[in-house]
Amino acid sequence: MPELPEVQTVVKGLQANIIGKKITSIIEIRSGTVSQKFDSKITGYGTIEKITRIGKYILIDTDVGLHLVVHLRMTGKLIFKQQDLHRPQHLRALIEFYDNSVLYFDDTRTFGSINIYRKTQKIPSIQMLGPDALSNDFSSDYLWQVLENRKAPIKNLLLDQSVVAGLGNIYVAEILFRAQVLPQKKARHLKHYEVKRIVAETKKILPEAIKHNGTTISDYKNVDGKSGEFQNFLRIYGKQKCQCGENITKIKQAGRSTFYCSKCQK
DNA sequence: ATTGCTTCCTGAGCGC
DNA sequence: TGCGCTCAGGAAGCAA
Repeated sequence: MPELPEVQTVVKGLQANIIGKKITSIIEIRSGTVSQKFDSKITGYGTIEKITRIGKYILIDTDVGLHLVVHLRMTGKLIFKQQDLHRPQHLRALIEFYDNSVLYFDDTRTFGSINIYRKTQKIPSIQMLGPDALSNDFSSDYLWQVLENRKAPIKNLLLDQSVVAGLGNIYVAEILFRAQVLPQKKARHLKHYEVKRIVAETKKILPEAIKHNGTTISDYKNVDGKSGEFQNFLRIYGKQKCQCGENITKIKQAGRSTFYCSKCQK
């Protein structure tokens, strides 16, 4: 389940491997995976210039004014290979380069996508996003004013990409645990110091996870096909016992599993 | 405006 | 061995 740290790790890997490569073709293996979001006729995709991340979106810019916008959703993987040999089982699309190297888009559950836009176009899904969790715009002042009068549980709002971009189920669980806030607590009932802690813990945990190449629970892999290591540092998600000795409670919230410690989180 | 439910999909894990 | 069930979850779409 790629969230901000996993996407950032993929971006790093892409930067190391495909900058400067000329795209010869983009092949869709499973229909619906790739879509061209502009009218004009394609005359080549150009050469990759820049790769960035906004929230959980990967933006691959080319020198002919295109943006390839990739979202991995739950099981999407971008795997770079020097040659197009040994295609993965759930290959949904591939990008071929002039030097015969390839970028595979492998996605078991098929929710991921590659959308291609002109750089001048507005990208609706990205325009909707709130500040990136690692940007200075995601501050405790910002979050405090967003949460004001909101009745939804704090967890749901942290998962809402229009509130803050980049967080998913795993990191929200870890952030709320470290901030000592119960996930089901209504947003408007949070104290100012709790909001401050949430933001502070977010700014701590995400870079830690990036340092460890993200979290691999089941599917996530970086561009080399390697797993992350941050799963070894999780304290609450998927755990049964808290470090304080208390049993961890597991509930369903908004259709997602939520883990918390009723002793450590208030 | 906000909220919360359903949908998309496949593979793993489980009980029988 | 194999069947059927449940679960995992990001975000869009929709209903209240």
